[in-house]
Amino acid sequence: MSHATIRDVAREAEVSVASVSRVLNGHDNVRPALRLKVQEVASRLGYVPHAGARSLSLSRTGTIGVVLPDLHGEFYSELLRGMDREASDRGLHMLLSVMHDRAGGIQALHAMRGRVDGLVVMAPQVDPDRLLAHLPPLTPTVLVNCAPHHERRAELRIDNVAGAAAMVDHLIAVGRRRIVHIAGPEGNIDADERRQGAAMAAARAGATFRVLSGDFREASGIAAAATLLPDIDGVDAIFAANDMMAIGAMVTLKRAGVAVPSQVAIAGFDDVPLARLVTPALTTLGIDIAGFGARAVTRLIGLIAGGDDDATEHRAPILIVRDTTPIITSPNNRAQQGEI
Amino acid sequence: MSHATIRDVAREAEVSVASVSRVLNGHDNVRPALRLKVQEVASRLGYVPHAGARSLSLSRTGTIGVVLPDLHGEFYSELLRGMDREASDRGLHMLLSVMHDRAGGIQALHAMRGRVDGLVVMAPQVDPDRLLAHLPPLTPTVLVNCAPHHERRAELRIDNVAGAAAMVDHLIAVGRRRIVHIAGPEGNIDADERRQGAAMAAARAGATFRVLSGDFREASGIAAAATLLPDIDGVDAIFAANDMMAIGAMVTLKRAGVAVPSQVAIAGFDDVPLARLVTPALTTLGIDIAGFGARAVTRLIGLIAGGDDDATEHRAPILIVRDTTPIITSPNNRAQQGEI
DNA sequence: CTGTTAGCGCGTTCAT
DNA sequence: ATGAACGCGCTAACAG
Repeated sequence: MSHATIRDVAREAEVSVASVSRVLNGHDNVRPALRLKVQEVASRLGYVPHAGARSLSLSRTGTIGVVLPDLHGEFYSELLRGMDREASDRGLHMLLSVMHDRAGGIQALHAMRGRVDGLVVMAPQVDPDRLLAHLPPLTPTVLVNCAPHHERRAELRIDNVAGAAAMVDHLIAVGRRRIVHIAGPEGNIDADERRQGAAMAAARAGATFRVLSGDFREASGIAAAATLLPDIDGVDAIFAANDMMAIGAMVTLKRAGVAVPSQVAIAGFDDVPLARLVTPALTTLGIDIAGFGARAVTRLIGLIAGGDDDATEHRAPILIVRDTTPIITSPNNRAQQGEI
Repeated sequence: MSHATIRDVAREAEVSVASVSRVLNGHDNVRPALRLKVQEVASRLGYVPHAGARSLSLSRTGTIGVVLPDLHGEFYSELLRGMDREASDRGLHMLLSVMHDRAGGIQALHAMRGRVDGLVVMAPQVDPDRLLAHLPPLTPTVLVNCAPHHERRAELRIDNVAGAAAMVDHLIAVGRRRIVHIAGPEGNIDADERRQGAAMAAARAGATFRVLSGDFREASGIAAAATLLPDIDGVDAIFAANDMMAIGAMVTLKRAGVAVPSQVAIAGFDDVPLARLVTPALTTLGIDIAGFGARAVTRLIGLIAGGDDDATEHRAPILIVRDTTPIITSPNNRAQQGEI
């Protein structure tokens, strides 16, 4: 025996399918007796509407598609958690799709057709023009952390510039004046924006600002710190473009006998789980990842509802998550500040 | 202008919808010229079949439903990663649903009707009879880590009892005799089985065994360790029911100046990626989480295909993944062992 | 208030 | 090899 359909319910309750539909969708134009009868039969038969058929006739699926570049690590579980929270609060389901690097990843987008009411796409690794070309043309879509492009689209990004600037402002506020930035790989949008924000804040305050190159890996943080060691007295703060490089730098300095963070403060970016477990805990920048995911969904829901989304880029604020940097107030330092 | 349908393609190519359908589904009973024409028009119109309509007529959705109790932490991202790997290899999509604790969580199951071809349900926190009663009767389903029940069903479980016992045996083998277990939430089947396996092994060896309550979150590990601090000399090993609580305990003890793991060994359960990054690396129990998820999906696919699944419980073995616990051989400890 | 009926978009007989 | 017509299960517009 197959699943009960709306017809089975109608027959059993001796009414029309239309009435059953009305009852089940909570329309109020039904006689109470009929309503009761239908409800009784429906629950007795264990009737559950067929979502596929329903969506075909409503042309609404009650599902949003989420396209992610990967699922590795806590970032994605947090992101999904936030998205799910918002989606399920609004009675929406989530169809998850990972855009694997291998060829044809793009077609994951096509497969969403007829399955979802809207899309949240996070694809920092995909050529933006190619991505946009393959996006379902009529499906509301929110782009998350995608590379810059030329279309006007609803978009959500992390505010790297403001975050990095806030960190440098902070370092300066606690008395650091000779700042080294370990940058991420050239051409990476996040890395470039972070360097730019940091440089801007340093320039604004008239602090010494030097940039070393890195590649987001711990090893490059180690290498950069090694470069600094001979002249470490000329440095009182290192701000790396991500946590792993910061940790690499921290380990290297500590091993060389440099006092961290009193002599040289170290700050990172991302707030990876490891950041608070190293000693001293890493001062870093983080976003509320789950909140970020929830916000993407909220915006998508607005788009689906046809609200007046401004179809432009929103930037999620970044906050200083943890601060283990002591304030420098020694006469020596005051003198240095006076030099400026 | 709306999305192109099969009719648009048919009209434009001057053939019938049946022929378009045949071409697009790779049937071979079509004249090459017609095939070419249809393909040309389809791609020119950017035609993509409507998955909803397709599934209604095929009564196959090409989607599997994944119901999870939570998304917090790396365990779930790994599990999802494994499931996704297997599902996308088989051309299946994943509909993700979190069974929140709040009322109506059960109805997440109903909502899957007509959306999926099969279900992977992980629900360690739900009353099994209630769960089974609400499972879609005709939908192939693989139960993952659900509480014991009386139906014969395809099921996948982690062998918590044997794993926990193995860990306690190990701690005892390296000379620890006064063991504290930080348990997971009461009523959670995983938590209960782990506690039970640990208690059994401790009793068998005649070791001191004390249980503190926790809830699988890091904070509860911190709290439990704080409780122990005043009398930490009476403890030489802490075995937490999961890694996050173990890490919380580790951080707390280290911060209080307790030597970890020489004075107090700490062990966890799950082997989350973070476990090997803390210092010292966490001794823990693990399964190949992604592999576990993949296996659940593989089995579900077999069920959907109507293969001869044995509709019974499979248990994934658990291994001690990493061991940083030094062996205690001091006279002091020998004396203690001699006391028994 | 209630029933009848026409789609939603597609795959698939059954004819031809 | 091709086309016409039906049905998948449901909602909504239209009659009554």
